[in-house]
Amino acid sequence: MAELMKGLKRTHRCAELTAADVGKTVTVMGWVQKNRNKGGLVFVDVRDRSGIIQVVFEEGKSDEVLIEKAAKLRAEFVVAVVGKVEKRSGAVNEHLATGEIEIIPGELRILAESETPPFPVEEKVKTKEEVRLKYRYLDLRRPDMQRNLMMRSKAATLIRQFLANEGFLEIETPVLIGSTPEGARDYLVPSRLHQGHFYALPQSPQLFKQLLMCSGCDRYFQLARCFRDEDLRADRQPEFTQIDMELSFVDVDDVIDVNERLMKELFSEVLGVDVPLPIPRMTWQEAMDRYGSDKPDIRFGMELTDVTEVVAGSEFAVFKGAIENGGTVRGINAKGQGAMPRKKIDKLVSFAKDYGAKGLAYLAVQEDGTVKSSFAKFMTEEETKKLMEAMGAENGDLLLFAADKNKVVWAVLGALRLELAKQMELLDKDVYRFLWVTEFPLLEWSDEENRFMAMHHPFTMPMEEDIQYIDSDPGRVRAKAYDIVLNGNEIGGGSVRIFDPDIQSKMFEVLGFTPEQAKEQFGFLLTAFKYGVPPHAGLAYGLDRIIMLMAKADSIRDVIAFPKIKDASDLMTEAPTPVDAKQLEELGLEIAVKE
RNA sequence: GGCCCAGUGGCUCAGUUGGUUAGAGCGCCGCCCUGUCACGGCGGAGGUCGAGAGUUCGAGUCUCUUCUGGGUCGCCA
Repeated sequence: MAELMKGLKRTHRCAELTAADVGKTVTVMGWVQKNRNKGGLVFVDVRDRSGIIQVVFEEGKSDEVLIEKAAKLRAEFVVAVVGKVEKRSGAVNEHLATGEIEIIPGELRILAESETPPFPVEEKVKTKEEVRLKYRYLDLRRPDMQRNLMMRSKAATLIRQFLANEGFLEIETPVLIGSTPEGARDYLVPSRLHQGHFYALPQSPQLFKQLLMCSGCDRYFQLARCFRDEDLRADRQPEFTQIDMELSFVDVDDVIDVNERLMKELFSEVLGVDVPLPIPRMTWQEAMDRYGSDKPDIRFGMELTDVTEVVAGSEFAVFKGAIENGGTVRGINAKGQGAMPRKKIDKLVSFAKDYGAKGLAYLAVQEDGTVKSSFAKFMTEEETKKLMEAMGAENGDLLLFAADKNKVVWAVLGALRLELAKQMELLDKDVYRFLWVTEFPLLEWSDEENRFMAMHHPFTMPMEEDIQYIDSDPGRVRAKAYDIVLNGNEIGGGSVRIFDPDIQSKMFEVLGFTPEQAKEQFGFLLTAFKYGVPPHAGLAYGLDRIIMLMAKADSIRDVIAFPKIKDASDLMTEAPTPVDAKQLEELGLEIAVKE
């Protein structure tokens, strides 16, 4: 039934046609969006990635056989239409880019028929993601998904052009590499030729890009596929794409400079959004103190206030206990939320508990100035007044306090601040606020491992003025590490790398590596450093996250053509799948089935 | 591993305190229609209410288990 394309050549995409093409004979090819049969007069909308064009089959103007054929067209049939572009004789459709024109066909070929699709191929589809992902190729035909893919492609092209102009070389690094146990869980690939040995898929090209600096490449970049075998989130996929870069003979400011200009160019060209430079910078400490987060969303205020001093004398056991245990008391002021019903406040309390809080103290200032509070009864009037003053409380405000170790207080209030902003509709997706967060701690204590762990990775350079504390007070050492944050999302991060062998051995020592372990895992890098390593620094972006924000999508899956679902499987291909016994045998593997 | 949300024709949903034969819109099929573009008119088909067990005279509705998908905490150097 399907006809051949033979002898036809597409001249235009559907929506590339304009009134300027009136009178031309054109050939378009695409999918049938809609067939409106008036009886003897058939309107067919043909769609391709550019948009829609209307084709009109009319008695007298088109052959009768052609009209009969057109009447048989169903949604998602693939057709080729040869015809003449004309001004519409009927009403203009103002909702359509091609609304002034239509094609009067001389030839119609059905290149492929289609079964009725399981869900409509149209813009604002409400279909469950489960169904969309099973038929992803159909889902991707929808205009909003096409726009996302086109935006992603445009962004990738611009990034390549920009970095090439800045003297970066695009270099590919291997995907089959050795496993390194620090960091995220690796995806492993068994080796056939070395049974019992495994490759790992890269979590990032970190070591290779540093080696490329040793190779004299000077400036490297790559749109690199990375893999992490960790649980998924709305903004986390097991395989994702980094814009990965590394530069020689630079320090923090040089990396920031080129990347600020990259972001400015990208947002200007793709979205028409101006990113004012310089992008503001904030130290990690300031970010935590003001926002309770190392990736603050600075589109709105509601900053944290440290009221430890203010409540220090109070008899409220929760505050008192937290302070005695070396913690702090901090609060946020949700402006105008003082009338929040008790039920809703209770929900915030349980929300806070998810983040490790033992509770959440609140104080709601009513419009008449009276106070409803979970703890005011434990404080004197004077103390309450001082606390409200410190929080800048006005009538109608809701104050929320967490009292605990700093880490918990930050996590709770940081999350609460975002949750309230969501409820109060303070988050405007059209606004893009960038921020550099700098001077991260070099090390982070791990209770689980009972040792310090690298907050970034073991090759991150400490700040010169803090190196003196590396033995006496490792937690105090700040790193030459920086993250770039957009609207509360970490979209990239990087650091200046250690290139001094003494500092590197010191770092391994602090992390609890024996010299032998360090050599075993990173020997090739350490050896490379013996032969003339340039000072270098780098940064890597999560491309998918950037595109998600640019596309104003709620999930990273909406900007990845073929994403995985929550359990890391693929609903369409059903990967991962079992393999047959022969494959396992060749690899020297046996499956131990878990009960 | 924990917590939360959802699952009813192809799609999106409604379904009351448990009570006749489970409804709607879109889509689909047939017939009609010469300016539609959310086309219109008439007629029609299509449902193990995710699955299993339980309570009950009676379960889409209540209970438990389980499956599927989503969000999130942990995790993600």
